[in-house]
Amino acid sequence: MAPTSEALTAERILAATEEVLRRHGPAKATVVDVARALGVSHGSVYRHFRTKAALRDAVTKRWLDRTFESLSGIVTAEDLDPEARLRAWFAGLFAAKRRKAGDEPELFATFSVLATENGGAVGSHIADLTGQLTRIVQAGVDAGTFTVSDPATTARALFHATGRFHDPRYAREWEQPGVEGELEAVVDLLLRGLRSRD
Amino acid sequence: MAPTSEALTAERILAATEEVLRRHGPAKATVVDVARALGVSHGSVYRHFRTKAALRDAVTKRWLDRTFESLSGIVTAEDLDPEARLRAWFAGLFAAKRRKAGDEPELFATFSVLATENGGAVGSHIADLTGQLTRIVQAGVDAGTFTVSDPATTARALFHATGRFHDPRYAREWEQPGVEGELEAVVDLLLRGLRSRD
DNA sequence: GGAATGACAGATTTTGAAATCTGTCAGCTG
DNA sequence: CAGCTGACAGATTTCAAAATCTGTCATTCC
Repeated sequence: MAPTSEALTAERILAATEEVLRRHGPAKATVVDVARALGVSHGSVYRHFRTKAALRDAVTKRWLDRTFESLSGIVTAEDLDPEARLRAWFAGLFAAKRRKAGDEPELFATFSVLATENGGAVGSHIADLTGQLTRIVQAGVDAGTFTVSDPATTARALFHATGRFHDPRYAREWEQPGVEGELEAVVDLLLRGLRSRD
Repeated sequence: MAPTSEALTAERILAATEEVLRRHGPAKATVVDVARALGVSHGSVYRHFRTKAALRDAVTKRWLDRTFESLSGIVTAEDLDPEARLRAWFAGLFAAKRRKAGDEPELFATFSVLATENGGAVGSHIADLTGQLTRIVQAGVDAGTFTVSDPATTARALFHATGRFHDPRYAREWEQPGVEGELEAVVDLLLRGLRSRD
C-alpha cells in the first residue's frame, strides 16, 4: 500500500482495517497487517485504539451503521400503517442481513464473532433495532390497531421470535429455498397476536 | 473396563459410547476409545456401526428419546385445554433442554454438533417435535379455540418463533436471569395469534 | 511538544513431524 | 461359519519449537 503522507486519523485506520478484514477475514487480520497497509508502525495504530478488540468493535459499528441505515426510514413512514411498517421492517431487516452475509462474507463473519462475544457495537445495534420496533409498536397502539400492555416488552418478544431471520448464527439457513415463506408465517402469526380484538 | 464376556450387542456399544462421550466429550471420543472400554478391537465396533458418524447419531437418538419422552404426554393431556397444553409443552421443552445442557454438558455438546451438521437423529427429533405441536394445534382448531388455516405450517412457525428457547445454539443464554420471562412473553404473543376472534 | 517509532515481554498462532484415528479386509479362532 | 482380530493406507490430530502478534513505553523525529 502506498504510505500516504496524510495525517493518520481514526477514520483512515478504520477504512484500512475494513479493507484488511475484507481481504483476510476476521481470524487472520492482525493489527500489524493494518499498520502495514497504512505504511506506519503498529504502535501508531495503538495511539488511536486502545486494543485490537476496540478496533474491531469500531469497524463493525461503522459497517452496521452503514448497512442498516435505511431501516430506520420505515419506522416513521407516514404512508404505511403500523402493521405494514412492521412487515416492511422485518422484510427489510432480513433482506439486508442475507445480502450482507452473501456479499461481504468476511465482514459478516467479523460481525458474527462480535455477536457471540457480546461486543459493544453489536449490543448497541440490537438496542437500536429493538428501539425501532418499540416505536412501531407504540405507533400501532396510539393508532388503536395494536393492543399490548408494554410496547418495549412486546418489541423484545418480536425480536426474539424472529431471531431465526436476523441472528447471524442462522446465516447458513438463509440460503435454503423456503425461508421467505417461513418468515412470513412467523410474522403473520405475530401480527395476529398484536392486533386489537374489539 | 472389565472385558465382559457377554455378546457384543449394538446396545452394549451404545451404552459404552455414551459413557465415553460423557467422560471425554464429543471432540475427544474415538471409536478406539469405545472399543477399549468394551475390551474388544475397534474392528468389532465397525461390524455394528458402519461409520463413526452413524454411531454418534445412534447414541444421540437414544439420548434424545430418553430425554424428551415426557413431552409427548402433554400432547394428549385430556385435563388441559389446547392453550394450556401449548404453554405446558413449551415450558417443558425449555426446562428439559436447559437441564440437560447443565447436567450433561458433554452429551448436550454432542447433540449440538449433530444439530449443526443436520444429523439424521436431530432431523427426526425436530420432525417429532413439530409433529407434536401440530397435533396440539389441530386439537385447538377442533375445539374451536384456535383459528388457523394450516396446522402444520402454524406448528413450524411456532417452532421457529421459539428457537431461542430450544435451539442449542442459544444454550449459553439460557442461564441468564430473565429468560423464563422472555419465553413467556413470546408464547403469550403467539397464543394471542392463535386464538379465534369470534 | 505532540506524533510516530521500534525494541521488548508475554501471549498466541503457525508449522511440520510424530502419533493417533478411521475404515477395510484377509485371515484367525472357537 | 459367524464373529472377532490386528495390520494397513490414508486422513486427522497432537505436540513442541519457531514465528508472529499484542500491548507498552523509552526514545526519536519533525
